[in-house]
Amino acid sequence: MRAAPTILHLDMDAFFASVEQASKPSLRGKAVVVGGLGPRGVVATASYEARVFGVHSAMPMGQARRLAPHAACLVPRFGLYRSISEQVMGLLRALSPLVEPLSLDEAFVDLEAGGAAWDAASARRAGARLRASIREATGLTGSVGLAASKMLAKIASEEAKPDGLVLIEPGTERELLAPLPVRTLPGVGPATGDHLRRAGITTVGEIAEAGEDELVRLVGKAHGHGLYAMALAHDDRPVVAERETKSVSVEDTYDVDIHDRVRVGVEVRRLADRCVRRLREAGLSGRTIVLKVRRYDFSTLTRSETLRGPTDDPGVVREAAGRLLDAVDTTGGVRLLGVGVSGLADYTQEDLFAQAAGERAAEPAEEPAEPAGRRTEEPAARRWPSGHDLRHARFGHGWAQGSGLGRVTVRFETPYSGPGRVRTFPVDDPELEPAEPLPLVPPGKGEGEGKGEGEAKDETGDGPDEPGA
DNA sequence: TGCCGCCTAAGTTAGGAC
DNA sequence: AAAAGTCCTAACTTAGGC
Repeated sequence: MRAAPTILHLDMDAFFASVEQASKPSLRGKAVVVGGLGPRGVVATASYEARVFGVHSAMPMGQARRLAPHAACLVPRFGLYRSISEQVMGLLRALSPLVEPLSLDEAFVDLEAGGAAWDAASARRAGARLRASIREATGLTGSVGLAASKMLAKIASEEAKPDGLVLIEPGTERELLAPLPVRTLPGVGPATGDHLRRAGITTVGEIAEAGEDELVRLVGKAHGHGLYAMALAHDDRPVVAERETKSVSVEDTYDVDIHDRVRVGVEVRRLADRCVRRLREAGLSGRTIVLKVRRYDFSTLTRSETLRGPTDDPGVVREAAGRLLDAVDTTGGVRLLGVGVSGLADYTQEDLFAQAAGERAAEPAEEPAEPAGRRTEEPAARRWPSGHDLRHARFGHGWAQGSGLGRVTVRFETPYSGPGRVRTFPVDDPELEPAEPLPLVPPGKGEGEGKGEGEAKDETGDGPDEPGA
């Protein structure tokens, strides 16, 4: 662990929900819940207004609706979140080449490596400038933690939330850590937390007191050594910019359990094709095929098979997944199916002979992945997904608030307007068309980026100035 | 032929994170 | 009561090479 607090952790505040609020003025200051809307959906992000009612991520959407009946529930728009995330990551890379994204809304930055900071004072200045530039470029707030290690920087940003900055002064790490619950430490989830509690350990300080041997005895070797080190604030993990993908997988939870064995087979093939598509897009191939099944009672199992060589062939993956499925009892129905590939290799790779031989043996008559011309009529919910942007020839830009019974309700507003008013149209109104999300901040401000063709101008009286970062 | 010890790969589950 | 989707690591077991 270095001496100076020059590792930065950024965590955007209630990211998905905040983006939706920035994008839809009528939702600002309101309870907003982003997540799956189906009967088995869960919450991805709740706005702070919704959290007041006890709504939090990973909660079943039904429960969230019960807790906050007035909340706006929206499906995630990952494309939009990704584009904003890229803007933010760009600002981080302006500070240092060593940026490690953890997700769309979180990242570590090694400020020292980029020369952006060398001590507490310069780190604090860099963090404050970063928060300002993020706000300027995106209109969103993010919280910053600064410390001498990843773990502490992350704890600091948690402390800083929402919309704050916390720097952990070197020398204060141990005392700061001691009173915190064990769940604060990375790697301590519900199971390990319970385990430790049964052993009478509830705080980080008690982990340190218990001693390394005791920890290893309680939670195993690797975990024990790791936790003990963390409790003592020993954390050497470097910020790593690029990490190699180790596996690619797709899975689906179905709205109702699937009982029909034939249908299960069809779904597994579909998933295999989707998985392979992603594999190929990434230029990868892999040796190990994994089938995942979650049954009606939520019991979950995986079965895997390793091929003689890496493949990215849809037929081969389908066959393997199908064989694995043959050995699984699905009596009673399944709620989730998944297909994954691991043991990855670069696409251009090795033992093509063994691979070809394996393919011939496994699947003599390979059928191509069916392009499927299944283009029937589109239901309203497909055409106007709730929360998505659209444009009306006369009324302009808005978003679908809901649809049903052949009508769609539209709220006309943009990120730069005030709260807009609502109108209802037939779903097949020729004056309606889908639209791209507008940038959250009028173009011409933050570093380039910004999709959609919003017109700049207009109120929002932020001064015109240079983003200095 | 049987057994031993060491190592690796494969297969599965559990737990964790966002 | 209801529980997504993706990815990662560790632990343990079994099987096989030498």
